[in-house]
Amino acid sequence: MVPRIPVSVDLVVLTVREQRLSALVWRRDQPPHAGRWALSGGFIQLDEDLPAAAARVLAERAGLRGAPVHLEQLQTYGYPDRDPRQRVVSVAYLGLAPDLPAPSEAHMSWQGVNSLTSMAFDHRRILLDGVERARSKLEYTSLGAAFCPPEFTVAELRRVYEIVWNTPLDPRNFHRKVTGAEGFLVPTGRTTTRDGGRPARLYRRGGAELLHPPMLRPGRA
Amino acid sequence: MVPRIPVSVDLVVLTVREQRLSALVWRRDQPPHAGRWALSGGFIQLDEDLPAAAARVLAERAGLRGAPVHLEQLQTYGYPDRDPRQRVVSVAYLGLAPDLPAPSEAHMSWQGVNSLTSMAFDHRRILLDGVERARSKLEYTSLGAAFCPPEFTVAELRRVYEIVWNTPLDPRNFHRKVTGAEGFLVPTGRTTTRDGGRPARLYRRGGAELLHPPMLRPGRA
DNA sequence: TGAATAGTGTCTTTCAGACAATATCGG
DNA sequence: CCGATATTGTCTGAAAGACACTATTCA
Repeated sequence: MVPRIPVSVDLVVLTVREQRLSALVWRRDQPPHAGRWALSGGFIQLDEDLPAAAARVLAERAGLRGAPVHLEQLQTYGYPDRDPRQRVVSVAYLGLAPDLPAPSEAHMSWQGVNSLTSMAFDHRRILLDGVERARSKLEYTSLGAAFCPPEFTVAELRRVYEIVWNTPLDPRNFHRKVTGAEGFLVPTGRTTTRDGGRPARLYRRGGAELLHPPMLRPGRA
Repeated sequence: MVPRIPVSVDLVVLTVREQRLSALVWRRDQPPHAGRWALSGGFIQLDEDLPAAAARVLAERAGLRGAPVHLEQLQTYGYPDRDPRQRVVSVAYLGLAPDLPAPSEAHMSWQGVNSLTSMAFDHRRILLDGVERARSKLEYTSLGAAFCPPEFTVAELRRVYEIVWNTPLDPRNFHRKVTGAEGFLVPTGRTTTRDGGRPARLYRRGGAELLHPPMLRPGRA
């Protein structure tokens, strides 16, 4: 009577490393789509909440147990032939991670999103939807800091924006905007010279989730 | 091995009528939650795409066959005990409709969202998520016109914004903003006096999806 | 003519964009 | 001191907020 369908969770985990926006993927060695890159995913269990399933996949399949990854639901993909073996409905989650040590799962790797042109199933579409979500969230939330280590400089945060948006930003205007935004950055009182030059103040993420007014991407008039 | 789960589509269909933001609901007469308001929904069929299932539910269950309703995926709800009878994963869709004639399904009705305090299952949460999505989309897209008839005046569009946002807007500044936005409104050349006073120009929706720069809700500093 | 609503214009403030100038480190 | 990067400041233009004024209908 009521069709029952396997429901999976697929993760678009993004990070900024080596001057590239990169996604956590693995290379399939079995058909279908053997040899193509795939997002990590897994079927949800009968007694498992969706966010719990996403966290479990992140830990068990993606190899990022305990890592400070911001996870949010992205979108659900369900057209009937997206997996040729059987119908699967996939709830995609977007994860934003700082530049982490290599994942504990040996088959996982970080790949620049621009190089991921050939992916299994509809994972390319899901990945691009996740990238666009991340790009737009940087405009009106403080989630850019999710790509940074616990303590970071304004310049490091700016480089995150520049790489995710793929556009240069004026360092002085960016500094004014993020330090002026209520609750975005909390100064730690410490400084670092890891980027050379004059010591830069270190900040932690503030409590504010929203950036108001937003910082719009340049060149979209 | 792989758990199979019934997947449903639930619709948050919103409209602006009688000076209220209203949702399309029906009153349950069977347990569980007998007597409470519920969103219209239905299980997806094995060969059915998710948008197709949403359109089918809109036509068959909600009684809005052929109506000009903007449908977009909202979010997926899947915690295990959201339906006490069996586990169901629900993909919620948000629908934005103009003030339509009464739905053909007799048991459906429009209810102001503020009066829907007691709903079945987690439908109150889903409804509120849909309302918030609609509120924020009015900021940066031209979707406000989805609440209007095919031809409408600037004042009618403004009243949509005022009711959805529940805040008064300055008529002159609003007029400047929406008529100045590239591709938002297309003048038809005709006018109407249905609101009294000086004849107002009639517009149709333009092709632009995005409103740039966005029109932010007042009072969220 | 007057009430009602539509539409235009003006002033002010906020804020982004462009860019000069100063500050503070390592070497 | 010099090169590098951080931080502050200044000027300008775009656009929002507040509000005066004119335009065009119907009764």
